[in-house]
Amino acid sequence: MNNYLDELNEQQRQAVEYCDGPQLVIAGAGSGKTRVLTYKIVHLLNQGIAPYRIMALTFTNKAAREMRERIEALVGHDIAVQLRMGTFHSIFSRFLRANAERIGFKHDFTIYDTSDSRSLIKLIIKDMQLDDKTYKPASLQSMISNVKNSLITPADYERHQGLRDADNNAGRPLTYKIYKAYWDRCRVAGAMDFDDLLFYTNILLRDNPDVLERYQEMFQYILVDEYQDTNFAQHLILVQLTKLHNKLCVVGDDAQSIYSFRGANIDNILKLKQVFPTLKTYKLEQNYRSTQTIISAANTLIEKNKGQITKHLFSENSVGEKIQVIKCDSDYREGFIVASKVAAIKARQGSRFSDFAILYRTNAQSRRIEEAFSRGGLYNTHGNIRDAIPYRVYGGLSFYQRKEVKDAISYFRMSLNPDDDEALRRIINYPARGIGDTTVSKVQHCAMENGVSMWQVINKPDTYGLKANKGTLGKLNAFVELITGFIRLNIEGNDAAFVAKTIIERTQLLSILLNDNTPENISRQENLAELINGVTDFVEAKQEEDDENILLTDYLAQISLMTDQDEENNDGDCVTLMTVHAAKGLEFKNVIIVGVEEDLFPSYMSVNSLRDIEEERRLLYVAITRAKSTCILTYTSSRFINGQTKACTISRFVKDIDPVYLDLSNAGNEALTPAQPKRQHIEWSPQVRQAYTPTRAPRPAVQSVPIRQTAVAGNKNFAIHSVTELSVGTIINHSRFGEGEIITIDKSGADAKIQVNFKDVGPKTLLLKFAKFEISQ
DNA sequence: ATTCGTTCGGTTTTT
DNA sequence: CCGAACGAAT
Repeated sequence: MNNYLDELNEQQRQAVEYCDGPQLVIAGAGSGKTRVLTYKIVHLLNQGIAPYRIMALTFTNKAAREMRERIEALVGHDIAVQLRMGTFHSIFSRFLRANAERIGFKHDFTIYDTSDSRSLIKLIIKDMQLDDKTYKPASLQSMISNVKNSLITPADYERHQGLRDADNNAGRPLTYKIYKAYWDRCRVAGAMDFDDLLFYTNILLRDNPDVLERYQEMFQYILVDEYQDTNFAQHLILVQLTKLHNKLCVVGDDAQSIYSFRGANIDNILKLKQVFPTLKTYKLEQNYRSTQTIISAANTLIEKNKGQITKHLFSENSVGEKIQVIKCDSDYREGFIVASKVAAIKARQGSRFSDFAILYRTNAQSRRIEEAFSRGGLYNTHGNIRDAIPYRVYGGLSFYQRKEVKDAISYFRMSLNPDDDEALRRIINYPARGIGDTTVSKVQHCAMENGVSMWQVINKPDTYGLKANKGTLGKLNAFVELITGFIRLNIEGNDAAFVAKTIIERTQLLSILLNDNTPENISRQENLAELINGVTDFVEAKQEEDDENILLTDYLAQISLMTDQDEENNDGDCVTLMTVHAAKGLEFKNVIIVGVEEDLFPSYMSVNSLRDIEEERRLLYVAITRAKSTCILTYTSSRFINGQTKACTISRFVKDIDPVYLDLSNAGNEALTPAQPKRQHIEWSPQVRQAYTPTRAPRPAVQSVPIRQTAVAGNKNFAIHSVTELSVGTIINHSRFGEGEIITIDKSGADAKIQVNFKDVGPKTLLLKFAKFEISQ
C-alpha cells in the first residue's frame, strides 16, 4: 500500500499528508471527503501510529461501517478492526459504561430513546398538574435537549436569569422545574437519553483527571467527519481529548449544515481557529460527483445565503442535462409522474432502480410515492401498464420501535436494569395481568414522592407506604417474581440468545400472538421471530470475533444506538426513498426531489426566521448535490395534508437557481416569473452556457389505473447453511433475493463467502454465516 | 380492568 | 388523515 497518495489531487494529498497539528478540511459536496479521511487514516497507520490510538468519529453508524470497510480493503481486517470508529454516541457510550461508577451510574444503564423521554416528560407534566397545551411535551423535549447540548444543568438553568426570563415571558415559568424533575427521574431510573451520553462524557472527563489523562494519552489522533453538524457538547469533548497531543482533523462543509435543530452549531467550524490557534485549513473544491450543470445550479442556489466560508465548488465532469422542474396537479399525480420518470429514465439509461433516489422534506410524503410505485406509475407509450417499481423507504419507524419488538426489549431492559421506569410502565400490564391504570398511577406517585424507582416501590410496598389491597399486592408481587427470575438469568452469565428466548417464552409474548392470525398479528409474530434471530446472529457474529460469552447487556448496548438508517439494505435492486436529511453523505446517479413547495420546502416552521430559511436552503443544496447526472424537482399545485386539500405554490428556492440551468418546459407559469431580477453570478465553467440543447416537448398526460399488488411468497424453510453443503452451480432460494445460482465459493477468509447470481436482483456476495436460504437443487 | 367508540388536535428534520 | 386521550359500557 504505497501508491495511495497518487490517487489524490493536490489539495486532497496536502490534507492527507499534514499530520502535525490541528487541521480543518473544508470539503465541498462530492469533493472526495471520504477518500481523504480513509487515506488519511491509512497514512497515519503507515507513519507507525497504532490503530487503537486513532479515533474516527462519524455521523452515522453506517458511515463508520463503510469507512472501516474501505480501510480494511487497504490495510487488512486485523488492523482495521482495532480502529476506534463510530458515532460520538456509540463510542462515548462505551467510555461511559466502562467508567459508569465515576458519574453515579451502573454499568448497565439504560439508554432512553426519543419516545421514552417523551413519555417521561408527559408524565412529569401530568404529575405536576400542568396544562399540556401550555407545556407542550414536544417543545419541552427539544428545549431540554438544547440546554443539555449547551451543558446546562438543572441547577444552572434555575440560576440562569436569561432563560428564566424567557420562560416567564413565554408563560411557562415552571420549565426549569420540569427539567429538574426529568433529570432526577432519569437518574433514579439509571437511564441516559441521547443528549446525556454527550453531557456525561463531558462530566466524566472534566471531573476525573485520571480518566481524562488516560484517554488523552491513548488517542494520538482524532478525526471527525461532518463537523458542521456537531454541537457544543461534542465540540467540548474533542477539545478535552486533544489537549495533550493537539492532533485533530475535522472535515466538514458549512454549506451542508442541516442539523441545527439538534443543536448543531456552525460556529464550531467558523471559530475553530480560536480554539486551536495553530489550525491549518485546507479546502477541497473540485467536485467529482456531479455534472457541471448540477454544480452550477447548486452554487447559484447557495450563493443566496449569507455568512459562509468562501468556497468555489467546480466540476470538470460533462456539462450534463438541465435540472427539470415539473409542475403536478396534485400530490397524487406527483407520485405517478415520479414513477413514470423513473421508468422512462431507467429505460433510456439502461440503469438500475438502485441508481434512483426520491428525496423529500418530510417522511409523511413517502406514502404517495409508495402508492404510485406499487402500481407502476402510468401507462407507458404502448398503453400497457408498467410493472410495479421496487423501492425501499428509509427512516420512519425503525424495527426496534415497533410495538411488539419494543415490548420484548422492555423486558430485556428490565432484566438488566429493573429501575428502568419507562420499560416497567410499558410491560407491567402487558400481557394483561390485572394491574390497571389506577394501580400504576399509585405506584408511580409513590415512587416520585419517595424519590425512588417504581421497581423499588413494588419490591417493598410497605417501606414506601403503597396503598393497595391484597389482591393487587399479590399481582404486583407475581410481576416482581417474574422479573427477578429474568434478572437472575443474566447474573448467572447466560448468553444473550438464551436469555432473550427464555424471556419471550416465559412472558408468552409470542404465544399470545399465535391465537389469532390477522395479517397484523402475523407480522407481529414475524417481527418477534426476527428479533430472536437478530439476537442469535449478534451472539454468533460476536463470538467469532472475541470468543467470549456474549451477554444481553452487550446486545442492548448495541441496538439502543441503531437507527433505521443502519439496517442492512441489501433488498436487491430498488429505488431509495428517504428524507433529504437521511441522504446526507450519499450519492445517486438520478435524484428526484419532490414537494419543492412553499411551506413544505422550506418548511412552514422555518419561514419566520432568516436563519431557519437559510438552513432550509442548505438542505435543498444538499439534496441537489446528491445527484451525479440527473436531477429533477417536482412541485404540486394542491396537496392533501391532514385530511384537507390545500393549495400549494412553488418553492422560493427554485427561483434562487439561475434559470439557465433549469428546464422549465413542464414547470408551469409560476416558475417562469422570477422572484427577483435576474442577477449575474460567478461562472465556474464557461462552456456550460453554450452547451444547452432545446428541450423536448412535454409528455402527454396519461391516466392512472389502479392494479392489484402481487402478494409476497409464503413461508419457506430458510436457514443458514455450511460451506460443505454447497458447491458451484447449486441453486438456492434466498429469503430476500429469491432464486439464484452459486457462482463462486470463497473459503479463504475467516468467514466463508459465496457469490450468487440471482434471477431477479443479479449477482450478490453473501456471508455464509448470515445468509438465510434454502437449497433448491 | 378492559374494550370500544368518539373527539380532538397536531402537523420537520434525527443520534 | 392519523394517533392519542378520554369517556362510557361490558
